[in-house]
Order: sequence, then structure tokens, then C-alpha cells
Amino acid sequence: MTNSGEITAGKILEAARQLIMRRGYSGFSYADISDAIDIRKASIHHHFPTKTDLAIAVVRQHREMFDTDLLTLQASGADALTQLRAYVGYWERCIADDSAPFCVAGMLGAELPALPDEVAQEVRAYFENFDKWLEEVLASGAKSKQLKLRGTAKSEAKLLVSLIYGAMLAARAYGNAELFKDVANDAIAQLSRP
Amino acid sequence: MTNSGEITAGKILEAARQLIMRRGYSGFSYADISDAIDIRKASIHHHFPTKTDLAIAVVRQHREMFDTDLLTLQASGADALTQLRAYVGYWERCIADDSAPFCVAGMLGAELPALPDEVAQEVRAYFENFDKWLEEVLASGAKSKQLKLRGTAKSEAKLLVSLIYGAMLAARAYGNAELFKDVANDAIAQLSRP
DNA sequence: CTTATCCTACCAACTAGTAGGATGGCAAAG
DNA sequence: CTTTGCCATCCTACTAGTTGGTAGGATAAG
Repeated sequence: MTNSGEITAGKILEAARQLIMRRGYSGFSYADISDAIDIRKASIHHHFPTKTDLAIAVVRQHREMFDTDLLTLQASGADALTQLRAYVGYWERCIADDSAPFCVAGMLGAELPALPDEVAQEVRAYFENFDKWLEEVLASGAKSKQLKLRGTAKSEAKLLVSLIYGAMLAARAYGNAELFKDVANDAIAQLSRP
Repeated sequence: MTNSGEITAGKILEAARQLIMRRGYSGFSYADISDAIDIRKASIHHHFPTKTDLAIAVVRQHREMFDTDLLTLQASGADALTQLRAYVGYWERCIADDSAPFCVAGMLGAELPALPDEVAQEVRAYFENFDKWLEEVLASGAKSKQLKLRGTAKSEAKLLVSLIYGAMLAARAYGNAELFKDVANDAIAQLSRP
């Protein structure tokens, strides 16, 4: 082995993640990754035989990162508001410094009808996972009276998912990173009791 | 002329709009349009020399439709709530019957960093136009005390844009057309006085 | 005659993916 | 310790198909 495959696979995943966030699934090619990191196209196919495999790996990695960060915080017993702020704060920073201007699952979600079935399935799984966490956090916050919900935890979760992903889209469309921060914080402020 | 160019150009625009809504700018090709309507690829280039030209025309047409429908309703003196409901109701129906499952500008907005500059500019113009209308409607509703805003008309407009486009994305990601209806109506209900 | 429309027949560049060979680490056999 | 063979990694070179776009001709309406 001239180099650890783990490292190379990681670099490929990171490059693919950046490309999907910015250009979408049909907007990037193996040649783009080849240009971004120092590797030949055929070597990418060695690690991820097809584009479908690569996209699935990117989404799965993103979900695992979410799980280790936020499901862990949840398990540690942090209160609902802290958890919500941790999640939103993450995206605020990523969008502000342009290190991750869009959730990879959100981008693929928009492209859903154009994706290979297996990728689409993985994207839906990401949203289910996110939705489940959000619902639990909202329900626990409502139970402890830290949060006031207008509807059920289920409906409020759907509303927040829409708002968060919509704010990402709007921030991009208006070329204004502040927009995400303003909208998301507004939504959280409204959930927390006065 | 074997056929009226106006009609052909219209059919091309409609096919392109459908394709962009479902697959995005980089997800469709001239061949897709050629398959959708009965025309050769080269003939599409006669009406829209480049893909950039075609995308610009699609967005511009969509904005013009918006203007004739909603700026006209506004000019006719309809109250704020009626205008908001007309806008949201339009998308509710389009998403429910799958005739327009996503706003073409929203899809392109997500892809913005991957678009040719001229197309990106047109997309931004669409959002500016939409934003301006929404802000005016909200301000007029607040003035007449028909609507209660939590912040300024400006900030509330940004929040609503996020919510609406996010709800489109979420409806697609969850494969649930009802979601858009629920989220959007919730938002409007909250704006209208009790 | 001019012009708009639409066509067949191209093109160079790019797409995802394959074939097969070079390198080199590592482990078992001697 | 050394040799042998294996296998992961990465490469060059290639493929068949698709991409956006062009050249130039046929048809027909004004």
C-alpha cells in the first residue's frame, strides 16, 4: 500500500460532499473529484465503484455525524433548547464561513426525482432520522414546559424542518448568510417561553 | 412555416419547466425535451440557442405568470389574507396533483452555485420580485390590522419565503404532498388575527 | 426573394465505468 | 531471515454513450 485507503476514501467523500452541497448530484462528475484532490478517476471507482455508491456513502456519513453529535447530546440529558440551539448553531457557522453552505441531504432532497432509487432511499432515511430526533426534542421540551408548541410535536417538527431547509435555500438564493441565522433564531425564540 | 413558432417555443418552455422542476438545471438535457415533445434537438437550438437562454426564458416566463396573477390581484385591491391564500392555494393544488411539484426558481435557487451567471441573475431577480410582493402584502395586512406580524414586514417576509420553499422541499423529501398544505396553512393561520 | 421553422448529419468534449498492469506492504512458508 | 505469493491501492489507457452546440439543406408562408 502506497497510502492508507482510509485516508483516500475520506478525502474522496469530503470532496464529493462539497460538490453535492454546491452543485447537486447531477452537477458533479468523477472528473471534478479528480481535480479537487490528487487522484485519478479510476482510483475513485476503486473506492466507490459507482456514483450511486459514492452518493450513498456521503449521505450515510452525514447521518452518522449527525447521530454521534446530536443523538449523543440528547442521550447526555441536555435540555431541549440546548439541543435545538446546538443544531441550528452548527448550520449557522457552516453557512456563515461557507464550509458547508447547504445540507447535503437537502440538496439531494430537492433532486429526489432525478436520483437513483438507492440514493433516494438513503436521503429519505436521513430525513426520517432527523425528523424523529426533532420530534423527540420538541416533545421533551413541551413536557418540561421549556418549550411552547402551537400544535403537536409531530406537526411542529414538520414546520421546523421546512423552516430550516427553506432558510438554507433562501440564504443561497438571496446570497445572504445572515438570513439563515435570523430566520432560524426567530423560530427558536418563538418556541421558548417568554 | 410548417407550424407556428410561438406554439413550438411554448411547448419547449413547458417541457423545460417540467424538467427543471423535477430534475434541476444540470439534470436535464436537450435530448430530454426532444423525447418529451415531438421535435429534433437542433430545432430546440433554433428557438433557444443555448441551454442558458432556455433556462432564462423559463424563469422569466414563470415570473411573468406570477406578476400577471398576483400583482394584478394586488392592484385590484384584494385584502392581504386573500392574496396570501391565493398564492399558497396555487402551490397547494400544483403540488397535490403533481402538475408543478416544485417552484422552478426554488429548484434553480438550490443549484445556484452551479448555474451560468446569467441564469443565476434571473433566479435572484425572481426571488427579489417575490420578496417585494410578499413584503408589500404583509405590510398592508399589518396596517389594516388584518394580519399580526411578529417582526417587521421585511423579516416576516424572509421567514415566509423560507417556510414556503422549505415546505416544498420537505414535501418532496417526505413524499407527502399534504405536508406543504399543512405547513403553509399553519403559517397563514398564525398570521391572521384570532 | 426573404425569412422562419424544422430537419439530417455532424462534432468535440465530457460522462460513468472497465481492463489490465505497476507498486508495495504484509503474512505465511521455507 | 528470506522468499513467495497475495491483495489493496493507484495508475494509464480505453470504451460506449451522452452532452451542448453547429453546418447546411428542405419546406413553405409572406
